[in-house]
Amino acid sequence: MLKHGILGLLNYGEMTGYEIMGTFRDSLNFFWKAQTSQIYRELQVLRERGFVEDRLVEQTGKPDKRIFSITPVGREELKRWLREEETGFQPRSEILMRVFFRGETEPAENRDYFRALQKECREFGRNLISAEGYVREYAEALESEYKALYWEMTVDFGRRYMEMISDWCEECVRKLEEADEHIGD
Amino acid sequence: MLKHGILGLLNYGEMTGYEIMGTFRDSLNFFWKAQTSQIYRELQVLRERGFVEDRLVEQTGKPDKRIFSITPVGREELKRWLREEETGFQPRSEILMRVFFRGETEPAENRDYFRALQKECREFGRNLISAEGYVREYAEALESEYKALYWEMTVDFGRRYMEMISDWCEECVRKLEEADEHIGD
DNA sequence: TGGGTCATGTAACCTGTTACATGATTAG
DNA sequence: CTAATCATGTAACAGGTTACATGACCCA
Repeated sequence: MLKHGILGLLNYGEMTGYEIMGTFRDSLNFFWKAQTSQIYRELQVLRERGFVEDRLVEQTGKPDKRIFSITPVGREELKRWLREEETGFQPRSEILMRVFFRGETEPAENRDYFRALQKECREFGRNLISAEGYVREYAEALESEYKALYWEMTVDFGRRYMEMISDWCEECVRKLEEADEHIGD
Repeated sequence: MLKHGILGLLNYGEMTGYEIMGTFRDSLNFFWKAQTSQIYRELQVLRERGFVEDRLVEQTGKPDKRIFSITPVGREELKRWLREEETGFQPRSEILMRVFFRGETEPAENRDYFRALQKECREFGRNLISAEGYVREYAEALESEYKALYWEMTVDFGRRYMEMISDWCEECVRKLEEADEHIGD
């Protein structure tokens, strides 16, 4: 998957591994984290497969750099991937794995767990809302408003997702309190 | 992570690898898929670490089986994991990765993409609603209503999540149509 | 006679994580 | 003086996926 993320970014313009890392951090980070070590490794694989090309640029005062660009074959691969059947709409969830087995710990402790989670999600959601403004600005500065639209969609997803979890946490706390009242039924 | 899922199941009672696989399929499957190959491998690791024990049961007419049970150390580990700081509330998302780069394909195609995704999520959501009834039945048959509560919560999460994506898809289609009207602005 | 259930696993592979290593320049 | 930025990677490990292998019994 990271391979296609890298191809997607290189499709916007040529970049070094370091710049790819930075762009990942600034825009895709909330739904996909990329380590430099993995980026450099995947770039090698992409080059072997002919999806990207690179050239070395010597610099003074800074380390030399290797600038990568997407090839026509790489662009084909990117499109193929975009048209692949969607399978990832049921993501693996660590939260749910933990909640499922929460019968093992005390209701009071679990109530705290949900409250803490809710707090984190709300905070994160607020950060995303400010990110939405940032995306819009960025899009205007850039010429490509059409492409920024999709970035906006991902941020909107994040916002809705955090809101959903927050509501769900509330319902979970409610369920726990209800169960508490019926002890011994 | 799968290790703790297995520990969680064995905490309900002793099981073979095959039964663990079945239980996974019937209850955790929508947020975590487990291959048999991985289950058997993780069981070996858990045994090496002293978190589970096994005994061999010979059978006639069927293959012999190896029944696993959780040890006190394993139970401790399960609790430790449940109390770990929650980090997984921003899951990696394949959907968002694809949407982010969708500027590369045509708006009309992308509109179809969102509609198809919405349809899938709605269908899946309906299946989860019927699953909710199934969980409640199962819980009554089982003595442990308290533990079933957490199962119910995970199903409720799934239902809300599917609804959220469905709403989001609608908003995305709306955004695309709006952008279509402003071509050339 | 063909597919499903019970029941076990191995091997190779792919992807992501953690830890480490280097080294100059520049801004506070 | 110290921390951040630029810029590159390697090595080992952890976790998940795909493909393969075996074999009997039971039901339609």
